[in-house]
Amino acid sequence: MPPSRPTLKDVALRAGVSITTVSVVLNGKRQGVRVPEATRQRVQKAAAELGYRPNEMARGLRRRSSQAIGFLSDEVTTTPFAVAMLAAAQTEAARNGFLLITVNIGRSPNDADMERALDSLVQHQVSSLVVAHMFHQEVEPLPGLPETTIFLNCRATSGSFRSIIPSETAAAYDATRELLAHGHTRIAYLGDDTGLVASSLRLAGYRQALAEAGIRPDPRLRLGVLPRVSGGVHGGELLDLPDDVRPTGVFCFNDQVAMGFYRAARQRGLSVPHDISVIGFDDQEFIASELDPPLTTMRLPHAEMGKLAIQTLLGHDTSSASWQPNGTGEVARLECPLVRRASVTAVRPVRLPA
Amino acid sequence: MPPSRPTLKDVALRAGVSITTVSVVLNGKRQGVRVPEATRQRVQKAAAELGYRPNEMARGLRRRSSQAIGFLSDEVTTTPFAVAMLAAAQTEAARNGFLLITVNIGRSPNDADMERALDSLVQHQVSSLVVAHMFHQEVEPLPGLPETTIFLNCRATSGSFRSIIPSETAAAYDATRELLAHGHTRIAYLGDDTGLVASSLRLAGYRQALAEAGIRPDPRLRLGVLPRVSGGVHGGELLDLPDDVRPTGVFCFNDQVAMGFYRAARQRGLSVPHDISVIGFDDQEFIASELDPPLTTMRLPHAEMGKLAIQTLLGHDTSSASWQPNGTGEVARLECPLVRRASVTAVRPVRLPA
DNA sequence: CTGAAAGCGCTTACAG
DNA sequence: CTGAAAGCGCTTACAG
Repeated sequence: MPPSRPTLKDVALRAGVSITTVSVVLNGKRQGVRVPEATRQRVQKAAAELGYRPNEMARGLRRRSSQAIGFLSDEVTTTPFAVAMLAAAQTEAARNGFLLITVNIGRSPNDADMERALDSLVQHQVSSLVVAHMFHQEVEPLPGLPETTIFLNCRATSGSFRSIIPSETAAAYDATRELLAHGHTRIAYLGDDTGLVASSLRLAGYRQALAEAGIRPDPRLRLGVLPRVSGGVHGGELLDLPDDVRPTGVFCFNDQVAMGFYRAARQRGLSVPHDISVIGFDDQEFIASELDPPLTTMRLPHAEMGKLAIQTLLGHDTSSASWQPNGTGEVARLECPLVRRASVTAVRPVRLPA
Repeated sequence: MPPSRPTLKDVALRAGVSITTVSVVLNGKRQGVRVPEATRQRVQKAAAELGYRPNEMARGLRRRSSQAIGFLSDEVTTTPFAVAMLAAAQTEAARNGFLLITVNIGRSPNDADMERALDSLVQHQVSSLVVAHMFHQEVEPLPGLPETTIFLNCRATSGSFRSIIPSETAAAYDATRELLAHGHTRIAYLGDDTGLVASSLRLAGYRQALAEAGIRPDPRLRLGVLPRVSGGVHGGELLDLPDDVRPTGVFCFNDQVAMGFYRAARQRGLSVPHDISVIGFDDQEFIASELDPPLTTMRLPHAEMGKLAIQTLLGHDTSSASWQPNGTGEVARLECPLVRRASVTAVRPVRLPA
């Protein structure tokens, strides 16, 4: 860094006032008492000429809190997936004069890891924290977390914290309705079988949509698979069902599963969407839009979530997020928009037996 | 944060010594002069009992530098691609007691953006900086950057900075050799046509390998396309070349292009690798390993690069990176390992005319 | 309206 | 071997 930056003292000297005045003017403080416009101008001019920037360490020391926000995450920064949360949070923080300090706590953080990460953040006097997770999950807040901590892409299971998560059930409902709207009635759910929170939440939405449409869910049309490409390939067995039960539309747990399912269809000589409509989840970059045909899917609102986290932390008006009670805390569920592409089409008339 | 954390004074009081002594003991300083073991023990015990953590703001103010490293990046945190650099840098920083402050400067940062980002970092007294870019590129360093700044995934075009980049030419050479080793002689390069630095560097490696094998590069076998899936699909026209010039192996600029090329081959009823061998570049997560067949590709050493950046900044021994001169600075080119999967196979005997 | 002074929690000459 | 004191650059009662 440039050897020595100008300080308040330098500005004061140049403007011919005390450092108190400089501080007051530059911070727009001292409410009620007016500093004469002339003085104000002089100070501002001097500061500008010197290129003065406050030393945040000194400021932080004095105020006992820094203009920094701690962003504690599991592998969110490692796996190229939910990074949009991080990016959006960083951008929103910057817009408000805050810096983001990111701390990665590994894939399956134990309490000690968390503790250590928290420690270093506390040492830096971060004013507040966001705890982010890669995959939507439920977490038991670590003791000692400040009440203002925001849980991002995870729901705190105790305490009076605010959590921000995707609106999974509503999204699954919408996805299923999209298939319904195209005339499909035999709709499969290619879910996750690893116990992810999102899985059961989405299942509920799927069922609700079916129920409202007066369709009895067929258990043969529900498969739990690994939430990866291989799982989707495996899910291809849905296609081997007898004609009268075989689904005409499949709602996949995520885009990777959908990618695998495409392959399974292709291997059977079937075409998406003509023989089978497919809808995914995540709108994962480099995948959903690049599949052939491009995949209709539910977009996970990662960016919006990251932004909301910072706005909430900073005390902005976030009432539009319609917070709902979550124990003694609150939770905001953000909408996952339907991204229509080319993998869903109107159901084909049933083939008559030959 | 917990209302008030213990300070040096609290520890001193409890240990019955001065704060000077506490500071000295806890920092392991005062070289030469020995603090008696008994005193040392007492201090350490008191600190532990109180759960003392130094206030980094105070420390930073005093020392005129904080235990934080600024990570300035373009969209590295936005696009889920080179995040491994960020993650590895963060982890390595943490291992050394440093925090990473990430600042995103947008897709095409102008000088003002950079200036502003830099400013906020300077205000926080970051001890040093890494300037990271999403795609390997050449950058003109902003004036006023500390000499210790590390350029990550980009090469500084002036100044005495250290830059860390992938070894593009060597990797392309290796990729081409892999095809050569499988008996291919008609090897195409499906390059990028948007002027990326990596493109010309890789072209050089491709040419060198061919030259060493005594093969005259056929200009019809070199195509420049968009470095995306669509570009790869477009590259399928290589497959329409007459039998005697049509390539039997294709080196693709990146995995996305390879993904598109797979599709082009499939559309023509051709199979990878039986009819055409394909090698990619990047080893992009969710793509390379998930393609059918899984793609042989060159892995971009993002994690190693991020780690090296921090180690270099911290003055660790990085001589194994074999730095080379770069103007008045230095550059480390990191090896891109070949990841063998299933898209390259021995060339088929030439089909005889019917 | 404005400034002198205290103090945030440290580190580091310096003196004893 | 150990401690008193100065000072890093600010903010904020408080006094004038």
